[in-house]
Amino acid sequence: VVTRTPARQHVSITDVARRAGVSASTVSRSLRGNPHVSADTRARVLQAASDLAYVPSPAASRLASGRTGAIGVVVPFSTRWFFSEVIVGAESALRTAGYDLLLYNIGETVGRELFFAAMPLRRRVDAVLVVASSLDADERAALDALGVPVSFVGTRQGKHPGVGVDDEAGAASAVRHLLLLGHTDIAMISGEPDDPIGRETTAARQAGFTRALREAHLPERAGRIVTARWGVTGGMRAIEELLAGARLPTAVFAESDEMALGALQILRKAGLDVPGRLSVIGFDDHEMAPVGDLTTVSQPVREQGLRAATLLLAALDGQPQQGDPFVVLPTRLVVRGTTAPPPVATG
Amino acid sequence: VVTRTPARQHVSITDVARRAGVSASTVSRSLRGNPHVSADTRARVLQAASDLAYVPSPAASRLASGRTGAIGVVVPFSTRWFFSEVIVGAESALRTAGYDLLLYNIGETVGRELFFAAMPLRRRVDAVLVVASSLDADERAALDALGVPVSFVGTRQGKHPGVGVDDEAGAASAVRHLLLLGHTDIAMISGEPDDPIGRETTAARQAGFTRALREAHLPERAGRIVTARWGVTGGMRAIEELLAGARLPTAVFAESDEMALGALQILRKAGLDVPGRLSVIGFDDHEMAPVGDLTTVSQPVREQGLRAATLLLAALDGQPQQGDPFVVLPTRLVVRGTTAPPPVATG
DNA sequence: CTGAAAGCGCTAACAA
DNA sequence: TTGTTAGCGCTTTCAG
Repeated sequence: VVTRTPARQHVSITDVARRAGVSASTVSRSLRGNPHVSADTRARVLQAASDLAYVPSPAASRLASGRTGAIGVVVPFSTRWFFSEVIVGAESALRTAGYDLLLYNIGETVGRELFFAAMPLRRRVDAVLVVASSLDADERAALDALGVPVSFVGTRQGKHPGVGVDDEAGAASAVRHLLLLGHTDIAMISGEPDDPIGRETTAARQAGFTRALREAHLPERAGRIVTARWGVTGGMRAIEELLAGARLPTAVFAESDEMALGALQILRKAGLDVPGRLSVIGFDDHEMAPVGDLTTVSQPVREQGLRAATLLLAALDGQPQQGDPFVVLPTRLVVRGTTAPPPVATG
Repeated sequence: VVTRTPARQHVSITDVARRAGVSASTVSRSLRGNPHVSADTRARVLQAASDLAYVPSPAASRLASGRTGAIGVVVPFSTRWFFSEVIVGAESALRTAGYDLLLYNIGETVGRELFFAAMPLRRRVDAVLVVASSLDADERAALDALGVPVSFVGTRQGKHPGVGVDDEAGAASAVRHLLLLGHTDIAMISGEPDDPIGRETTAARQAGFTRALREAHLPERAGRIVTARWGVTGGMRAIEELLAGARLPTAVFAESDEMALGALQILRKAGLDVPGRLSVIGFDDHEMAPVGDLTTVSQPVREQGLRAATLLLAALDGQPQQGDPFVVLPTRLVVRGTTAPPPVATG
């Protein structure tokens, strides 16, 4: 037997109206900043509302207005540093604008397929922010069917607004840093190309790697790419594969700092001096990068969340998007202690 | 000018009712599993609902029922590994039970005081989950005033249900590990006692440290405690302080893995062999602990979120809480590579 | 087991 | 500028 309090009477808009001596609609208008209210009527209403400690019922206003006042944020794994930073960035923008943040972890909790099949977002959000997920046609269709604005962080999705960095350019800048130090035998360790989460990112960073080497006129074989599952463990596997090979490169570019940190750990265990014997550079500027003293390419993660949320708010405001709606934020090389010239000076 | 679609007509419960040849109330009952519906009526209703791809309006059912179907999760910093793991654990339980998860980051976004003053949770959640925040009397009162069940992760709050680990025992087990290895000069690096986020945790882990030393009959001065701000940077500061001191301990117990990892980094830079010259042990089993090959005390973080959410669901179900509502989960020593006997064998 | 009726508390035309 | 009038789409007594 449920012991629910018998619907404790909240103060309602009519209570406020009565106390202020106006109608409910006037209260509604005053409270929401509708301009068609005289200054002193508004003042009286605000006073009455505050006297009664009135809090509007979101459910009622949602039902009446059709707006939910909530934004869905969809992430693959909210525990990953990158995603949690994006969420925080988005939250700050959304909260300021008065929106609630509904979190959907499709990687871990519900499962991606289930999520797109059930579409739990239906009827409960005014807009959706999708973080770092490459969507297939069906998934995109399911999102579009919601009929609300959608924006993306980290992946370019057709004409939808979005925010990201130039992963290819960032990767190239990492490689150029190594080239400038004199390295000519550089390997990349990277995520697997079929991982639905980082697919586009992986492809772009690999492309940057390859391009930078080509521009330096290095032979193709100078740039090996070893793939493994994304993350620390993947980084460990990948570097082990390199260590097992015949020729050890003098530098390694890791697609992510997590992979770089995993690699560093294995190299340390193997007694290989970094950066004396081998340089390592990562990508992201993860919060733990300083712990490994890792040289890396920094990207503004929180700001991507913030900007993507802002794009959504603009769309909800009815502002037509102009031109390319994809915002590209800059990356920045952060040199720490894991990169140095190769052991034997070359070229 | 807003280009909103003129309230695109969603299929409503009456559409379903018409198609199934029953009343709206029967549809409502059928869809929510109310037992007072005949099997084949229910079947017809479900069929009709599915035919029409009916999705109930949360706003309407919230307004009518008074239940919001959402749970507020309040964390200080959702980007911290610990908190994000708790969130994921909670989400999996909540989602399964059909609740939405409303995320509130009070550390970074709104600010703690603002949060408790404005209480944005009012009228929008059926229950609240508060993670790792020691609340003062006013804050607790503000929460209680919501009139909904509240549960806690990581801090014991009066008679409210909650989940945590025995931090004191966990800390003691870490110290005993060091003692068994033969260490007699052990320092602790820990967060500052006035940090509102980890206050209770810090106190409990310090107590465990002190107790274990006392039980080993070591002189008081054997156990120094150096405090610094929580986190990687704090760990760096704290170990630097120890390094600057006259006598270096042979082992360090860090209150958290973040602090331990920060310390490890400084020790490595200083050229001090770990664990040869100095052992280091942490607490938490952070996802990055393997990267530092860090010996630590593991706690089940995700499960704490899950259990706390489950307690909340039970309360919402009207189940009376019995006995001590605080669930204590076990910790476990995880020995990796940063602990070893002290350089010079002692007593 | 099922239906009718009465709101839940607010917003949004439309008048005044 | 303000009030009146209808709902928004569901749940929930209360009858039958």
